[in-house]
Amino acid sequence: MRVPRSGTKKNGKAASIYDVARESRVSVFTVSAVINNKSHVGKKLRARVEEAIRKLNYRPNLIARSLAQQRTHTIGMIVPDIANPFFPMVVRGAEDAAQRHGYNLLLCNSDDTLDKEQNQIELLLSKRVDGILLTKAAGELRPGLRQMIQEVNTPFVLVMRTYPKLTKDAVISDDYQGAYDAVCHLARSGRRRIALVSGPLKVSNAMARFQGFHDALKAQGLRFEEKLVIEGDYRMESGYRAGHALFSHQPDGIYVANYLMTVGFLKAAEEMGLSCPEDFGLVSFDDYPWLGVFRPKLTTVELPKHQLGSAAVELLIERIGGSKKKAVVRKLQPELRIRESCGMALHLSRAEPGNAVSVVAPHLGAATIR
Amino acid sequence: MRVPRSGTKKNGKAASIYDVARESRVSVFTVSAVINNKSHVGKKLRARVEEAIRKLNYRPNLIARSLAQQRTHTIGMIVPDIANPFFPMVVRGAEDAAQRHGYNLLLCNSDDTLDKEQNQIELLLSKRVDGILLTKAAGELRPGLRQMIQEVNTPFVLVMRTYPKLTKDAVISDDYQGAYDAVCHLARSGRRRIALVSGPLKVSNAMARFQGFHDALKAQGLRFEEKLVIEGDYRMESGYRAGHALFSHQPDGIYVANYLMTVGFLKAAEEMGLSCPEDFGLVSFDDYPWLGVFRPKLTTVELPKHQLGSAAVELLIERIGGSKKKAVVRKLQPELRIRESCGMALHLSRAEPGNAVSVVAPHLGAATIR
DNA sequence: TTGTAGGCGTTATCAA
DNA sequence: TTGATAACGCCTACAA
Repeated sequence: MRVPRSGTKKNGKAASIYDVARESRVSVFTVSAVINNKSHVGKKLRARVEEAIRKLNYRPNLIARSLAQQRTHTIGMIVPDIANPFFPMVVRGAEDAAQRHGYNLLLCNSDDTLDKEQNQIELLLSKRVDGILLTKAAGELRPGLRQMIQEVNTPFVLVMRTYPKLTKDAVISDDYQGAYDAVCHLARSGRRRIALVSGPLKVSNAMARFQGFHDALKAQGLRFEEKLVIEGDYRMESGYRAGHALFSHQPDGIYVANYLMTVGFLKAAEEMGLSCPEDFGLVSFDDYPWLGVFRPKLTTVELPKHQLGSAAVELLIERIGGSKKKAVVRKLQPELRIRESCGMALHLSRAEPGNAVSVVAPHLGAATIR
Repeated sequence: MRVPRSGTKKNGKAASIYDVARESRVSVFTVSAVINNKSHVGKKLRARVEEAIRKLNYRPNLIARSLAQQRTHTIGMIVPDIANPFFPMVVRGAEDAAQRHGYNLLLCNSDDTLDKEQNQIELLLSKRVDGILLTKAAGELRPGLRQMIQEVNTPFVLVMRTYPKLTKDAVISDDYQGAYDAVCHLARSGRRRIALVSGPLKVSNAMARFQGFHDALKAQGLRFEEKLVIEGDYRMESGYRAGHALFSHQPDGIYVANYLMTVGFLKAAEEMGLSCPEDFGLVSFDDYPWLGVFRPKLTTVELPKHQLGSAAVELLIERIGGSKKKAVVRKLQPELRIRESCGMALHLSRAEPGNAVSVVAPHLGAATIR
């Protein structure tokens, strides 16, 4: 039998359920019942217990509860790098949803590195998180790990990038469509030699964007030129290098597959004395609130970042709850935001002098002009 | 006595230390010793145990370990909003340091709200995090909570904002100095009527920036005008409103206390047909990699965000380890990054026509020109 | 060096 | 409705 702690109530440590039980002269069961307002506890006892809880300033130890219940109410989230401005809003969306459901977020940065990713997955599993949100790094998971993940039966939901070998549950953006829209818009703005600064093609969304780029060219009757495609890694530096590599081939339009690479790209363009939209048109991915106030005013394809995170958590929590419904990949729709870097205004003013200021863009469907 | 789980090794659940013990025909003690490579275990036994661990794919349950050791190797971190571009790099710094020391980060967003903050603190304490990193929301902590925090003896380290009532351990930036430098630079650039778009003055760093602003005016022989100071809340919207409110008083220089408000401010300026640096000089806080490629090229005061996070974790971990050294507030130095929005180049070219392009800024100490 | 048994703070089962 | 007691999975005196 369990012997309650010795005489005094407080010995420096936080009060436990036993202290409360003793203080209110009931059993731990009753206390537990009160805490989780379970099976109707008699009014008088309940009052006594609540009194004792207040008096002792008792807070349940969630670690002990987790051990007993085999649930931690904690979600692990692995992103490549929270300092990449794309992810904070996704994480925020996830945290908001998690909070709503009584969950917390354990955040990890993988730097898109398999090693870190694996270590973090193992650690999160050891910490017994109830589920994991993963933006998979390029490359394969060690088979042993994959098997172990199946065994422990911890649900995963992929974010932004698919990786069917692990799970088919994923929340992503419609990258094909986004890239397609971006490139079509560049073409409509009069660009003929359109280049691509791509993400790492081993990553699912980079490949989807590449295909959207490719198909849009065809649809617009433009030629696909291998040398106008440069594979970066979604980081600034690679966009910078891409810029320097690309301009020798004289593209007149560029679609850059994310914001960080766009920044690097623009840096390179500036060094070469080229500016936008005069010398080239540009459409970027990910939108940010500040892009509307700085020049060049970037035309972008915005992805619903916050929703990406929250939807992923919602799906994950369904799985944690044991939902057996078949795997889904939720594909959220992007939104073209036309500003000035694509050169649409310039294009129109050339065709129709005197019309430079008012950007009129018909047949654009859901496109937003800001 | 504890009875090992029934016959079979695997009954759907993850292997426990008992399973390993049985498989390798030793006691749990030996297994535990092997796992934590403790007291010299005999070679043969050790080999048997390791073999069993591999075979059963055993991973220690860190929840159970936490309960037994009363340590979770988890740090709670509460920031106002991870989607505010200032914080991701701070969190990254914290996560890097935490990772190095074998800790994980539980991330919460308070929205600078006392309610959320209190709930999150309580939850983190219940989850028995080993320590908490807090960017305190404006306002007072409920006394009961404060008392409870003392009782459970969980160390706190404040980040970016001090709040001595809770603890004097803090890692902050030298905001007074940063603001002082910013305003002096504005003055050196020929601005005479300098305005301030401030953060919430209840927040320690907003107050420090205000004082730096105030003292710099005096040092530069400029007049302090109440109406040229507007108190915002560090969010975009408030910067926008400040812009609209401010220009009727015709300031020729503005120091905006953070990036988000700067964005809002510039939006307002644009709506009023004013631009920078022609119509007003501007110095902002927080620098970002992309500010060098967009126009206006902002002159900013950069804070060492990554270091802010990592230093905070280092200090926190010292406290977790029981360090009794007296409380410290580590004040990290900011760095003025001169670009174009301050109008320095413009100023010099006016004084000395033909000199517009080469920005020469002597007597600037550690200032960086990019 | 190795094993035994009790404790960490909950929940959950089964009687009373 | 309540109470006693066994899990949960690990660590750690104390013994052997």
